[in-house]
Amino acid sequence: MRIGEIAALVGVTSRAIRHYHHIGLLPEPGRRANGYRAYSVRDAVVLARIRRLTELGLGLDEVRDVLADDAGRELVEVLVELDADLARQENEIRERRRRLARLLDGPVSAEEVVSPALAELLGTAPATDSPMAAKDREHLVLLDTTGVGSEVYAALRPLAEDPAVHALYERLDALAAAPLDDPRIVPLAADMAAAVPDEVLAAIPSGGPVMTGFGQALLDDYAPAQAEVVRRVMAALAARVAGRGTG
Amino acid sequence: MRIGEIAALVGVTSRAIRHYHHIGLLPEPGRRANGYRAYSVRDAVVLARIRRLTELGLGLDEVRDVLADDAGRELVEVLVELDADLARQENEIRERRRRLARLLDGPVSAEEVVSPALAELLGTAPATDSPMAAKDREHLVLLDTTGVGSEVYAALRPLAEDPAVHALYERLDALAAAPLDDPRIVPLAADMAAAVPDEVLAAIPSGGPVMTGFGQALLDDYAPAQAEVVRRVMAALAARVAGRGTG
DNA sequence: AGAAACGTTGACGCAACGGCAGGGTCAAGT
DNA sequence: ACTTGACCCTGCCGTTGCGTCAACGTTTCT
Repeated sequence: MRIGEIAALVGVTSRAIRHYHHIGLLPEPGRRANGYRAYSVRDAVVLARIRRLTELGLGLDEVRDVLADDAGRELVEVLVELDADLARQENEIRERRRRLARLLDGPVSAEEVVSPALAELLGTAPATDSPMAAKDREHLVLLDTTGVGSEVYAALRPLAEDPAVHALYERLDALAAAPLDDPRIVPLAADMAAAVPDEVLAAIPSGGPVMTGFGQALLDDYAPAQAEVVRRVMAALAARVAGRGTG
Repeated sequence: MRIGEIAALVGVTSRAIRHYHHIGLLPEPGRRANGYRAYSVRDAVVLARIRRLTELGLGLDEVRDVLADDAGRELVEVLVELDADLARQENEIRERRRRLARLLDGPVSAEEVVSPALAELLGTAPATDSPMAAKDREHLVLLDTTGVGSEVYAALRPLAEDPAVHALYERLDALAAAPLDDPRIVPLAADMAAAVPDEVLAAIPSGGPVMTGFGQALLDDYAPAQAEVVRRVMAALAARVAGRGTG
């Protein structure tokens, strides 16, 4: 048989067969005078074995191992391991499909591909055109992705609907073009720090090199006066944590 | 933030981030004086979006498409398509696990990774040390892989337990070193052809270039006298088919 | 001052082939 | 005799999503 014939017989492509030769999975058969590979029935039998094993999901090197030792011992091991692997994959896929179903269930936007808990929290917050509120929502989405956020949603729920919080956002918005010595900075920082519940404060990872860099980047993200407010808020919160730690 | 910081924050590797830069999925941020990349919170938000989408199973170019158009329209399309794809994969995996379970259920050997129908047929055949019978079993396994065999198993079942068939194998074995003019060749061919049931004859794919090459390889697989028997059997069967075709 | 732990670009490796380039070979038709 | 079409050959690049060096500069801690 030529390569195309054995390929059609067994149901694989000639290209795959040459690949098996290349990696030493299937020995190269003899050649005819014209250089064509000349396959025997035995080659077809081996190739069929390879095909059945790969169709089960075995990798080519696993197939090689199985074909190598004549006994069926190793085969059982490999198959059991393979089944465990397939079971894992199946669970992964199911999990993804569950999340997909939840996403497609409600309204979908690019930003709302988040955990259901955060999706609900963002849903309860009233629509606003405050740039600072929008920024905060982005930060929440960010925290959600890192897995940090999931514990603070409950504590944040009452804040989302609180008109007082809305007012804080508006006061922060108003500082967009303010100078660094604006008199509204200090009291706003105090009010904002006071609005942060203890539960949220406790859940925020306080230290570490990562948070250092993140904190700096966070400040860079705001206008100068607004950044000053954020800085003071963070300082006040840090003081609260320290005070409780020693008190 | 430096690359390691944003990576730890979002939960991906720095290498992955550089990869995203390389393929244009995530824009390169500005650099510090020392050449380090300087990331902002906005970068982290985008990166987190990328991570969530890839975790759902989207490819990187699909992620790029989704991030490209601001509306969530395309996202829904992609997600629906993705879900269909995942469903397909899930079914594939389930099918493979079903076959695996069937295999691991009974005794497993490297050759017995075959369809359950053939496995049963091979099981009913009595153990024999006839080389020709072993060869025939290999050929059956080969046919099973190609999908041709599944229709003839029922017709072959009675033959598997027939002592007369066993005698035929032994007569063929006896010709291993016989000359081409051995007087046992002609009557053996006649008896073997007579033993092939009509149902099997009808199910064998008669023509085509593939079977031509296979037939030649099949003959090469036997000793000269045995090949002569096989040749005569095939000729007799072909005559039977032709006779019925015209009669 | 030296080491550890970051950062930079660049390139190869992976699984299982598909596809193409740039040839040679063979049987059949014109 | 010539051409067409269907094969065959070797060899190399592309795929996906990064991991893993290599070889080097920077920052930081001790």
